[in-house]
Amino acid sequence: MPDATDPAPMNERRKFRREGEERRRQDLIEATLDSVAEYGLQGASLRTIALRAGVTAGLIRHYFPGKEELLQEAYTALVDRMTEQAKAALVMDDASPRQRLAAFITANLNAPIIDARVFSLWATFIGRASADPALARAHREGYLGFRNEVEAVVADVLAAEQHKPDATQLRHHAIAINAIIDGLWIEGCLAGEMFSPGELAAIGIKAVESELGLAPLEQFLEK
Amino acid sequence: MPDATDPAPMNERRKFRREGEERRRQDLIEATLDSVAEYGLQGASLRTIALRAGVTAGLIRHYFPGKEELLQEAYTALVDRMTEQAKAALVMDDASPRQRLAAFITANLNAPIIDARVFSLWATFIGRASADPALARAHREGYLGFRNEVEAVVADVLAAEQHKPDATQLRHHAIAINAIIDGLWIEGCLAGEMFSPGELAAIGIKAVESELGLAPLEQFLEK
DNA sequence: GGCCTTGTTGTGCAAGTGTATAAATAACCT
DNA sequence: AGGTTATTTATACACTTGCACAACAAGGCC
Repeated sequence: MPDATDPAPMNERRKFRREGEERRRQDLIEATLDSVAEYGLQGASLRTIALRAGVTAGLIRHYFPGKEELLQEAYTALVDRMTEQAKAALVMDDASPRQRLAAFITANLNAPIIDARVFSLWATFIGRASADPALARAHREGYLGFRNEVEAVVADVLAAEQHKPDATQLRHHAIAINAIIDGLWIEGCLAGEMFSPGELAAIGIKAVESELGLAPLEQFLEK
Repeated sequence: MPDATDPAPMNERRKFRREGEERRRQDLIEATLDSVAEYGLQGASLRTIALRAGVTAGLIRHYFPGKEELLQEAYTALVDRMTEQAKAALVMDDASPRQRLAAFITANLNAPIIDARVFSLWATFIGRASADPALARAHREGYLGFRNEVEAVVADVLAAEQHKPDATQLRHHAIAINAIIDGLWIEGCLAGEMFSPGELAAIGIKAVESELGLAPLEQFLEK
């Protein structure tokens, strides 16, 4: 027979805590990215997202005008995080340009940037970019920032090597190097188990140095 | 008052023609790819697809067990078409290995392989590959076929140049070249208007030749 | 403590989803 | 031509979706 002080009343309203606006928005965005990575844009419903964030679906409308805006903010957050991590590898003040370039490549071709979840998100969102101007703009901004960073490092490296490329050559180098990093990134994310640790970075560094016409450094020569 | 031979009766059943099974399946797959490219996996409903194919939604179930199978067959068809087009550029019997490699790169970095719609489809589907084994397998097969082609051409080129790379070096060259092509392909699809015609192919050929340590051919030297 | 604001829940709803199935009809066979 | 088959349409159904809104309660303020 039921206890007089039933500890599990059936029709009790759910308890909750009021979190700050910043925290709730971040949690919801993170839950959105998780849901999209796991179920795709089709399976990421407001109820799924809310469940993952530990709230009920109605709350989302309190912080975002609609689902579309939530997805846009989530994608922007993803792009920001990716480019931020990538560029973080460039802040090595006491290193030679060439070392900085190598570190940049290495950082981009290892965890956490080589990551199946991030790739899945990137592909899912960018697949909609051609039909969604807002997504297209978010991508374009992140991409151009990335390529400008590449171009700046490449210019440093070539300057240190006494090369004097004109603007077109420099641009072409940046485009090619960007392609090498992107292409290897995709291969690593999609088939990470096919490569031994550090292998992708080694391939990338060699390919980039060939592109720039640099002789291999001693420390990377095979012994 | 209504005409006795009313030319527009309201509740008339829709006229239709019986097409062959092969034709109907192909039409439905094409309509699926169109819908996914335009509206994404979320917006590509059976009714949308059927409308585009010129049939009613119920018919889809007559040719496919369910929506999932239709999407899988559509993706397989897409991958097949992409790899087929790419490899078609390799059948030049009377050309030198190096010319064949250059033609391969050129073909992959121009229309119709550089195409926003194809890219959108590729990204949309591959974004689900990590969560859908069937999609992952379709991708893996197409990708490995592509990379094997690359590796074979690279081996031909290096043999003609009297180089003797070991298996690891050959594999690394193939991975790097594959990355260059993929990366430039993405850049071209996403921002085609940023490149002049033939520019991507020129960048790609130069990058690949640098990767392989080949001296530029006269015909490609700047005048 | 009691009140007030507003973050949060819960319910409701119209629209759309994939699937199942009955009814109709185009095309083939003899 | 008439009968048969199976392609195609049309309708029904249970379910999910995004969104709207009313009720509630957590936490700050006096």
